[in-house]
Amino acid sequence: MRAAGRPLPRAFYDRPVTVVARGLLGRLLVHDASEGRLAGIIVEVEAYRGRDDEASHAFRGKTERNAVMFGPPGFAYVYFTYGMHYCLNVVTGAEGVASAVLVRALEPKLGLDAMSARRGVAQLERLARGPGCVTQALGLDRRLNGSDLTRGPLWISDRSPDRRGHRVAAGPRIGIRVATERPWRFFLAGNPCVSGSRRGGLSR
DNA sequence: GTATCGATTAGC
DNA sequence: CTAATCGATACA
Repeated sequence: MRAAGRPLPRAFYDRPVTVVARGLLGRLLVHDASEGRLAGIIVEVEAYRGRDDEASHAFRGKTERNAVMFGPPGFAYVYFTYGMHYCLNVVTGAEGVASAVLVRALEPKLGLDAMSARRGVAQLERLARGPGCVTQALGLDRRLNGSDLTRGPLWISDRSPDRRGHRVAAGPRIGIRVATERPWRFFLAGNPCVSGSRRGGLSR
């Protein structure tokens, strides 16, 4: 197996949220957990653009819950939702900007057996498809909120992104979407396209 | 204080 | 389509 690389530097995250979002696609997300290294390639992300984004937790200003979003870039914002799921965000932009990228899906790469055990699912394509599944597969919860992505145990590799047309078996769920734009703007293999395939849309 | 809903998921 | 399940938020 090739080396996993080193954590991306702070400067990577200190850029506009959609730029960081695109830069995250194809990168290896790593959690060095008690059972060993769990990791997967990021194949779907969603950008939340600061306090003007009405779909963002930051829209109504800083609270105890979303405080990490308002902090410096390169930290994990992990929140609990629907009484049972955690979601992982990567904070971007300067302190006070409150932008973040939600990690929506991974292509599992390392620690597959441990991920299957955590998920209670064996099928590879169901291990980390969906933001709640990503955190469950990697073993992330509120304890990782505020974690520094440049220092581990949760980090993203500086290795060249995997730009080979990776696919999650269910289809082309690879891309960025910006929550307040509909139809969502996706980038497949680096090429902009449009999709409206998922239900929902704006959060309110 | 109570009511509503959610950056979701699994199952029917 | 709905239940699960609880924290954040809206409102009286």
